[in-house]
Amino acid sequence: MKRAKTLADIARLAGVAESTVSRALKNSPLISDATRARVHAIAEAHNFHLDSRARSFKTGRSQTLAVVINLSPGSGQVLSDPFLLGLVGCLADEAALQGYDLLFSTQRQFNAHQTLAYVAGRRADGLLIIGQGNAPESLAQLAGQQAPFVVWGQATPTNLYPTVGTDNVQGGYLAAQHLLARGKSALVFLGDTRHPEILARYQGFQQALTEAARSEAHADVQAAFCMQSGQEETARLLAECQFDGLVCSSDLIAMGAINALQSQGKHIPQDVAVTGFDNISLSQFMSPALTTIEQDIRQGAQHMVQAVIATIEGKEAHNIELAPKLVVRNTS
Amino acid sequence: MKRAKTLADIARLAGVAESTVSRALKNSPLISDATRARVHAIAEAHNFHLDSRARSFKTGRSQTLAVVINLSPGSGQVLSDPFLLGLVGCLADEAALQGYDLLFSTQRQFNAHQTLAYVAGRRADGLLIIGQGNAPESLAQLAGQQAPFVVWGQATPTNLYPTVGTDNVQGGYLAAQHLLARGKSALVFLGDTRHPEILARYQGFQQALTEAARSEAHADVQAAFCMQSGQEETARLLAECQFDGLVCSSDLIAMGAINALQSQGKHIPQDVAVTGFDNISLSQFMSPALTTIEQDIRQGAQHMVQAVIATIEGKEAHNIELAPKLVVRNTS
DNA sequence: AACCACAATGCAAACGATTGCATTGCATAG
DNA sequence: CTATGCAATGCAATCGTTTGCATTGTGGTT
Repeated sequence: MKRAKTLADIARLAGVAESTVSRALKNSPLISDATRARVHAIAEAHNFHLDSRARSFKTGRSQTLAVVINLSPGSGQVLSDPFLLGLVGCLADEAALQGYDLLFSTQRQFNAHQTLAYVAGRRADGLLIIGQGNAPESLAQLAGQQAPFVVWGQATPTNLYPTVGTDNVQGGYLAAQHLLARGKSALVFLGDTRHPEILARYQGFQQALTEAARSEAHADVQAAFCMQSGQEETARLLAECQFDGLVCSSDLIAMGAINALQSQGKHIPQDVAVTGFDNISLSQFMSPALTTIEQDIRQGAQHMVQAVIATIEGKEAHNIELAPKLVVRNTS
Repeated sequence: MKRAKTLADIARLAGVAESTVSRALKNSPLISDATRARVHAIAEAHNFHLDSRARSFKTGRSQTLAVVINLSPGSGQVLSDPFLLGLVGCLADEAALQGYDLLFSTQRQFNAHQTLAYVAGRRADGLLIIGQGNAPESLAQLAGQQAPFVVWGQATPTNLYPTVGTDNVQGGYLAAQHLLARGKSALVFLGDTRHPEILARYQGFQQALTEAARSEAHADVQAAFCMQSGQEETARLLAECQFDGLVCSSDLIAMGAINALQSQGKHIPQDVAVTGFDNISLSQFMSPALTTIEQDIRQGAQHMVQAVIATIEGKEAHNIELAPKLVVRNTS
């Protein structure tokens, strides 16, 4: 295995100094067109690539962002959650667009120290944190350091860090309002309100019911993020009470709920109407196709990446709330 | 913003040389226990982290693997495919276990030059390539370089690179055999056989039918990787021919097919039995729960990571075929 | 008492690219 | 013909860590 080429090799081949090669390769205006072209040709011919480690070592920037998933342990939400993965995909796209690579961290449990090490060890210039987990102090701890980071989640006045997320209150409101407009009156919200984002959705839900003077007809149910729990909780609900509308806190929960409803012989949406939240790609292909509240993850990812880059560059980043969108399909 | 600490700072604080700090931090046996403990304490107290760029610059290793997704353009397979994303998740886990970080590349279209740049630019020590795409020459081109890489896909005698994948022939065989054993006789294979993995599954399917002397009762259908195409192709099939068993080349296709069957009033599995392939997490929660051929992605990811590390270390890596497993649920 | 082995630590040269500051060459102005 | 300015290029220090080799100190052996 022949040793990889260096700037010095190219410089020798081109008969110029290393600095000239360096400048030529980055198209510095200091270098004449003729030299620049010659250097480029030689580099190309020898399949030369700058050593990104040496470069980032010298420049102080790694041009890399680390993604870390901060799930609530016990929430049932797992890395294979289609919504999360979709978001990661969009983050990767946007990071690439901005000239950054994406480092993918997998921590079974969010660990502020380990996360900080990415930045402190200069492996990444900034952090994209997905989710607020259930240990607020670890994010607060991170905010105390000089690590640039942005969180996907629910904005609150007390957050010490910038967040990007959907206006969940509005999303919950839209879902409930939609079912009420469809003539449903006994609505149940299905979701785990210990989670800040879900809590906000529930608040929107409540608000819609209150405005319609139907405050009596709702109940919230502790269900986590996975399909299975949606299924189980719905089965339990069916045994316990009457309802004709189900506002689910995520599409996966809605899918579980629909399974449970169908296996009890309920017709959707005639007997019970259902809404989801997220608009994951599957939801349009299920049968019946799921009515849901779309979160614009592409736009969210763009804001996250741009916000963290701004923070890296020492600018101030502010919270962003994306507008949710009602997507009406066949479950309502 | 105070300047980050360096080895030299810690050395000064501890009253020793930089080299001693370096060795103490990596627990070299050259350093006495007393010194080692003192250095560790001071580093801890000052929240010191080695600069990973300088380190990797000096050692020549970046301790990073790049994942690149090599989809066939036009296959309908997208990055949000739950199977692919699940595999990426497992790769991340295993890489972390082996002390490697994972760089997440997003190329709309696989690009050998750009992919090679990860290794040539020393950003990553090796490549984990998911899928063989439909341009075999680009992988062959990569094999010509000195880049260590492993591919998830179908092993073939002509491959110039190590692959890890499921024994797809066996998988297709298991699915067909299972439906035959259930008393189904008119089987259709639903999948795009231009794709090497799918072709192998189809060959297994054919083999099972031949053994059962039912060679006349099958047809293969061009369908790509997404749910929608499974749905459309099945609708077309229903109009064109009679069948009572459907062997689908992936779980997503099976989900689409089931939607189409149900919307035509077919009962599953009485009228038509269906099998999937992959065993994505959703398949156990759909209704009816999907009978499928499981690909052991966790084990596959372990093999991929270990194989690429072996290649990086100059050892020889060989192809690996994982045993598929029939998971019987309610669609058969 | 001289010697040796060995453990613990220090010294200094790399690794490869970047960049501020010289330096060169050449055209144009005085 | 010399001075001046500018464009193009070269020189060399620098980033923070690792590591082979040199050095010091200590105790044991003859």
